[in-house]
Amino acid sequence: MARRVVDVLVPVALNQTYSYRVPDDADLKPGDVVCVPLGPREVTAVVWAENETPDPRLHNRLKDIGEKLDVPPLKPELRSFVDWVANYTLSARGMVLRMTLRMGEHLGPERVRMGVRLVGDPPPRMTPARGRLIEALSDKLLHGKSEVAKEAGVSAGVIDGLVDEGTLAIEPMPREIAAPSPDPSFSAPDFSDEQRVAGEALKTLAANGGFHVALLDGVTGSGKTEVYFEAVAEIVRRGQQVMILMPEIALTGQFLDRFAARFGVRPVEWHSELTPRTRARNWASVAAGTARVVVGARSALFLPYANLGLIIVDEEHDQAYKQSDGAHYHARDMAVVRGSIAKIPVVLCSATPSVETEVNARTGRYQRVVLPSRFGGQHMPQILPIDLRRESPPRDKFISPRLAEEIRTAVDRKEQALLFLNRRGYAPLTLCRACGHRFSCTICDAWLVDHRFRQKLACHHCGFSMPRPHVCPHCAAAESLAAIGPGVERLQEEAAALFPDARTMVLSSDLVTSIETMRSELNEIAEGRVDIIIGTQLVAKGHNFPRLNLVGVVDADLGLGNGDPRAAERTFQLLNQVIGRAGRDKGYGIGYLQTHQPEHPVMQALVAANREAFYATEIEARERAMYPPFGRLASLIISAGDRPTAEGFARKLASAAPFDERVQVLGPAEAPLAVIKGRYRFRILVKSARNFDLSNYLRDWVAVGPKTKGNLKLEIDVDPQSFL
DNA sequence: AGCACGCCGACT
DNA sequence: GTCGGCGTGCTC
Repeated sequence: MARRVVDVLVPVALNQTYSYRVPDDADLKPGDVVCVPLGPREVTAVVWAENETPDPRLHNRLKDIGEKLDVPPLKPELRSFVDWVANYTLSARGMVLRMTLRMGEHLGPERVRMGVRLVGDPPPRMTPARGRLIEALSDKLLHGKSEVAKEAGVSAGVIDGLVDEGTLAIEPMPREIAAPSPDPSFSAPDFSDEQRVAGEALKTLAANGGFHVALLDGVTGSGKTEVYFEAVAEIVRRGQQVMILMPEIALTGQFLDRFAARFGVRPVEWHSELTPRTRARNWASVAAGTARVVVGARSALFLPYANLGLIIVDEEHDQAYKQSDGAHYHARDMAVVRGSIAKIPVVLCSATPSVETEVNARTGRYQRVVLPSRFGGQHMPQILPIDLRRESPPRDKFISPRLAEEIRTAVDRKEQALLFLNRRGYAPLTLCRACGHRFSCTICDAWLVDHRFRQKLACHHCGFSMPRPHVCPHCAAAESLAAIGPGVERLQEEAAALFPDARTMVLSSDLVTSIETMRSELNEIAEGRVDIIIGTQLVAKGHNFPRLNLVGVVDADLGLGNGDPRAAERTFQLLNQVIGRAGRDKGYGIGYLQTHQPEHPVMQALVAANREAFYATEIEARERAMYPPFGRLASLIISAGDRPTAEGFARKLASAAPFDERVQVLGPAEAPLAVIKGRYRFRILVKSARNFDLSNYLRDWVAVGPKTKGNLKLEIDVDPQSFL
């Protein structure tokens, strides 16, 4: 008798499912998580569909499904989402599935933890350590062994000693109780009228359910978080789950504390630095539905929620939502897709919405919920330009006299100042004054960045680094090397020289070793133990420094130079966000923009605090050029170990593009960063009309195009965010 | 994505 | 004579 066969999606780079035989006694249905043999190994995979008519050619090759894992089946909603994302981004379905399973790899029985309880009389021989331990256990309850040892400041040996004496007993700890549920009524928020109205609107949206997108549009400091907590509370009351997405770096302790202040407990976290154990536990509690609110970076999008009722995307405009290796997806857009598949509301939050979202709000596709002013009657920071053409800093310095003066005043007033420069390291370029030799990466088309703190010249594209030499390798001149241009480290040197009495701190992603150390550094600043903060865009995100009232943008033009269609938008958002750090508590924040082009629309809009002017200009420009959201874009990056191979393939591919009057194929052209990690790169840009199935077009194209072989790589990015 | 298979250079 | 480099191709 022919055995039952099902199609299984395996987490490898495959788009198709594989068929497996079902052992007679196995009760399997689509969505079940199973182990299957795949080639020489065993993988965790998911039953995707019944297969009534297995391919006869496979009959003698079909293998049996292994064990079924003891986790809830993936819901149809998540399976459709996986299919949808794979189809849209042109990535293998197996690789998208991997994103939902990767986290669960360490599933397994929980390690049984041991606990200690006070059960007998004190020992005849008392010591200070024994005393502290007995004191810590005096409640006669079961305590975790390692926790209580730490609490009492004793080693585990002291516990074992007292167990032998009969004073203490070791018992297995009962299974970890599920993460306590957030209490929607733990504390009532103290809202302004504006906040109350917005909160009610979001609460209604949550209560109504169904797919619906809202933009919570509020200036920095308007209390957006507490307002969307109202929608979270509503969903928690209904017994459903909430997913809150954040740019990874914004997942600060401060956010978790604010959540705890409102709901009594911290939410379940999901980000790259969880330990495998915590990761598995959190994955399981999301799948079981006991994790009621999950706060996570973009990968939280793929978790197997048991009963998802609401998605919130905080800082929706943030570029960090775009995943750029593996599957190229934009977490904000995919969040909207997931909401539409699950038929639940989605709330996007920003003070400076992406142009795409702003247009959707203007056309009424998204409901706009506005918080027009800062909480507590605080004013928005005033923004003033400093025209570097007239007020230039001293030679080889980057802080103009006026900005220096303002910093002096702030420091004298015991307030903090933030110098913002979106450039890591000491100097972006090093050259030899004698012969003009420039230090560039041997395998990338990029300068080596001087990192003085680490005593290295480093490439930001491939990770190559070398010690900073004392002699020019080209002309052998000694002590001839000059640092050109500023980085945050150099800025700190300048600030320290100008204000020798001030305490400075550099915050830059390359100096951050872990989320934990970053959280503690941010706390140090918040507690006022730093006077001048010098930071890259790391400081722009989601942290509140109560004593910060002055922000100086050292090079406001930095993001505008390259011919990127999103340059203006990004600069506007970033500078808005950075300057928004100022005056959150005192209400008299001020921001200075050092710029060579004060007449640029972005600078004008910032200085005039005229957000509307910025969007009007930008939306019009996008519409004229048929850029998103008025048209669609995809970028094809072709790379190979040598230039002719890459270029030859790119040309063949471009000429194989199927004709369609709704599509424009631009290029190939050498990519803006022509060589990275020794690979030569060419780019083809594809523009299409707005209502056009670009993914499908690209799939057809690639199918008829030349086959990739050797070390030639073709990367397809639908809706690219960066053009490098 | 893994992992094996397979075909050419420096070693016990 | 073998160990091992990583290019090519398959996994129900």
